Amino acid sequence: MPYKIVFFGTSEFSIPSLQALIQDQRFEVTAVVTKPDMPIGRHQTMTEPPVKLLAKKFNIPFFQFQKIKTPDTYQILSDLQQNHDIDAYVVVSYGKIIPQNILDLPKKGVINVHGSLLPKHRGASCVQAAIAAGDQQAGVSIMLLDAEMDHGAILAQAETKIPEAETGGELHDRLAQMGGELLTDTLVNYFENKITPQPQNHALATYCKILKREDGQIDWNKSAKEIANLIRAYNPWPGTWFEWQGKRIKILKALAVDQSINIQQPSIRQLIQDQKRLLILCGDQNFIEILELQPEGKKTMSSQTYLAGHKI
RNA sequence: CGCGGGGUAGAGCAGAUGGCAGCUCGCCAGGCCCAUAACCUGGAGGUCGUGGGUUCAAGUCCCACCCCCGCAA
Repeated sequence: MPYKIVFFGTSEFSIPSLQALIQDQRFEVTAVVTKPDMPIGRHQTMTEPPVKLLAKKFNIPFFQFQKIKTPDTYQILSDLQQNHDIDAYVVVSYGKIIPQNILDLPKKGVINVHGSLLPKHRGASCVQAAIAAGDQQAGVSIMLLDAEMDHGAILAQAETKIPEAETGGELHDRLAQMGGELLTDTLVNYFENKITPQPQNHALATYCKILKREDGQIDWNKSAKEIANLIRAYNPWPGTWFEWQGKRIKILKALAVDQSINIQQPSIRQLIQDQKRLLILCGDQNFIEILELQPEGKKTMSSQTYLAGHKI
């Protein structure tokens, strides 16, 4: 008898985990819960979440609750529990807070895949937070869900080195994959009581908030190193940008320059051209060299290309 | 029809009031130098997004359409 799972997830990060569960004979994904379709993109076209598309592909019944903290929602999930005797919920990047009365439904509890080495980087933007903080290591944690955010006892973790130039998007994809790989065996071991959940050391916890576009605005008073990490972390979401002559310029790729550069009267937050390099002075008197950028209304381009058409 | 910017040489940009299509980079050929993302000389490369319209004359003015992008979500 396979373990019966209800999967809660929405974004791309959820996909490898859901896929791992579907393909593993030891599990049966009885149902999927995902967020409602959202109008997305420049033309506000209604778009189905990736998890919904995967559920449809494998003919798994799915629910898209508008609100989850309602009696109706509870009733539906409660009925599901009655009819199918669900073993556990698996929550991966669902995007909504699940109330306690629903968390209490499945027999063996609720398991969450989180993209950081808990207790570090609790919260919604854990992957970006790791790179922005200049961490050498990142990882995934599989944990029990409790009432507080990313607070539950840990069942398993996997670590990985963050390469020098890795972007948030790249790390995100790797961690999603790692999460899926670690999930299935961990679940089975947990169900068979081979794992003792380890409480987190809450004193060491750090938190990150959900990111919005505005969070990508560069504060040039920070150090070049911090800014370079932020640019790397926030690529591709939410992106980093600054105002230049009334327009936004996104920065997609940049380096903190460690050598000293001879420039007369450099001023902070101004674009500076040195030879064929595009530089900006940061708060710690070091420079950021912009390698790839995107002016508002334009496609992305290299700094050399930008300089070919813009006099500074 | 949520708001806005834009499509001109391989790339990035200029092209008031319509009047021979230009700049920077790249590319090709040659030169120079111990050497260079250096410099010098010469050269190729454009149906100006598409289709109509106005005009002696349209990249430029009018209309329609296609495509790209920023914001917002």
